[in-house]
Order: sequence, then C-alpha cells, then structure tokens
Amino acid sequence: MNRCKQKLFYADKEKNGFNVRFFMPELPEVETVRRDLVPVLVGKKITKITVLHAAPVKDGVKKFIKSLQFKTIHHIDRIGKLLVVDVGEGVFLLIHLKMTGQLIYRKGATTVEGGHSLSGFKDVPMPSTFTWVVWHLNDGSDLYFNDMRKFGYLKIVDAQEKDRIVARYGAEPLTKKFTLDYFLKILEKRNTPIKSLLLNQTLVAGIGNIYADEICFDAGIFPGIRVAILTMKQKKKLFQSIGSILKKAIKYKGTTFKNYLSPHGKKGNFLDFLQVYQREGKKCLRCDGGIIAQKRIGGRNSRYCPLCQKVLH
DNA sequence: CTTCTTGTTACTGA
DNA sequence: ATCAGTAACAAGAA
Repeated sequence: MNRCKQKLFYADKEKNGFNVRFFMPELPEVETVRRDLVPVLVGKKITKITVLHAAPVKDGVKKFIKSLQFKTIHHIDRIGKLLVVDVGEGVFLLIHLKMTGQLIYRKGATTVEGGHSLSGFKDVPMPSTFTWVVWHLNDGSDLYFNDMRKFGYLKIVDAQEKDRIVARYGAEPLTKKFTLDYFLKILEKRNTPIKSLLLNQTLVAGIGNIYADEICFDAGIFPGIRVAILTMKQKKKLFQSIGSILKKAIKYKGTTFKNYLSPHGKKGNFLDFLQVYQREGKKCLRCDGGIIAQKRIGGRNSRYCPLCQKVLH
C-alpha cells in the first residue's frame, strides 16, 4: 500500500465510522518495545515511582512502589505479549499493554508526538492525560506507562509466580522451541478453526487478531477452516507463514493504526504491508478479482480473500 | 441507549 | 480428562 492509498484508507474508514485508531500490541509490537527499552533501561536504577492512577497496578500501590524503588533493571524479557522486567533480588515486574498501553521513554524532552490523545497524533506532554505510572531513573530519564483504556496491567511477582505464568504459554514462535514437529503436534487431535488455534496463547505465544489474519492470508488458507481437514502441505505452509509474517512485522517495528508507539515515540510501519486486516471490501492485493471479505470466526472479526483463501472440503 | 473494539480467563457443555 | 465455544471484563467511541 503506497502513501496515497494509505491516506485514502484512513479517510474511508473515518467516513464509514469505523474505529481504525486502535492497535493491538501483539508479538511484533511488544518485541519492538522490548528491543527499544533494553539499551536505555538495563543497568539503570529506579530512584522514584509516581503512580498517577492505581487501576493498572495489581496487588496494591504500596507493594508496587516498595518492590521497585531503588532496584536496578537487570533484564527485560518477553513471553507472548507479556513483558517481564527483572529488577533483581527475585523480583519481577510484569507489564501487559493489552489494547492501548504504551511505554514511552524520555530523557530531557517532555513531549512526544503521538502520545495518547483523543484527537489523533500530535505533540502531547509527558505525563499525558493517560499516563498512569512514571518510573524516574538515576540518569534523569523517565519511563511512562500510558493506557487510555486502562486494560493493561502492572504486576509484581516473585520468581516462582513468574515461572508459573510463563509456563502457561505455548511455544514462542521464532525460537528453537517452535519447530515444525511441535506445530504438527498441536494440530493433532484438534478440530478448531485454524485461526482459533493461532490465537490460543497456551499453544502458540504472541499471535493476535491482526497477525492471525495476515498469517492465514499468506498461507492461502481460509481462517475458519477446521484444523482436522488441513493437508500436510497446508500445515507446512502455515508453519512457514507464522515465521515469515512475524519476522517481517518485527523488521518493520509493528503495526500502528493510531496508538501504538515504540518507547522512542515511533510508529510501526507494518500497516503498509497489511494484506487483509481492515481491508474488507477492498481488492485482494494478490489475486485478480478477489474482494476482501469479513466474517466472524472463533468470536473474532476476520478478514480473508474468498478467492485465494479457498474453503476446502 | 446499544454495539463494537481486544486479550485473557472463567465457565459450560460435550 | 480434554477440548470447543462462549460470556464476561476492562473503557471509550460512535
């Protein structure tokens, strides 16, 4: 999608009253956040914590502040869409961004283009209307947690609970654990629509609605197809598509509709590569004549090309 | 007012 | 015991 078409896409959507402004931080977005934060946070000491709204803080603000103050950030990890911050002494901070969460890192500057705002991208002072927590670091920099919808959460856990939570997730794609054998095995003895399987975090970690649709399109497979009738060739193609789509999305630093920003205030660029997500009613970019359709599959709105993602029986 | 958005979990029914 | 499917929840937009 070139720049001109992209503009039209936004205009059409707004005219039709669809809400295109929300993003979903899925694996590629959360991984982008992690990669941006590691070089600027690891080794830094948290000198002060400001909690502007207690709602996203699980298990009490007191415990939250006490657990993090004067700790040093040792390591930032990710499982699926969950960030795991190791602050040493067996204490871990879990951060889930859910739909509209942002982590913004600022040193010196007090505004960020595209911070949460009801009126679109523009310069927003930090902390913004939707900043709930600020971590002040020993070098004068700050990390802001913003979340318009307040669906995201911040949770302090010990090593045992962290391990228990991490263990609930299935294999992480793009790691050695996610092999073709593993994928074939989780497809066995199941008969759910393939899209529901891709969204099941206990089987594959990190895929959400955007990338589930994009992966199915890339594989040329109807997202509602039951896994039991997939051919071996289709299963292998799906496995390959999971890797290639997620890798490409990370390369372009994720997808931004409106609210997703990396910690340095940058939008993701994968929007330009979306083939089906939020393209319903538009021409298929792969085949001649297909019009992207929309259907509810596994309780989720799904987009696909009815011509090149055939329903096989 | 209703309906839609998402990731996650609790629950139901098979 | 295991799996499929759905409701519920958070908060805001239209």
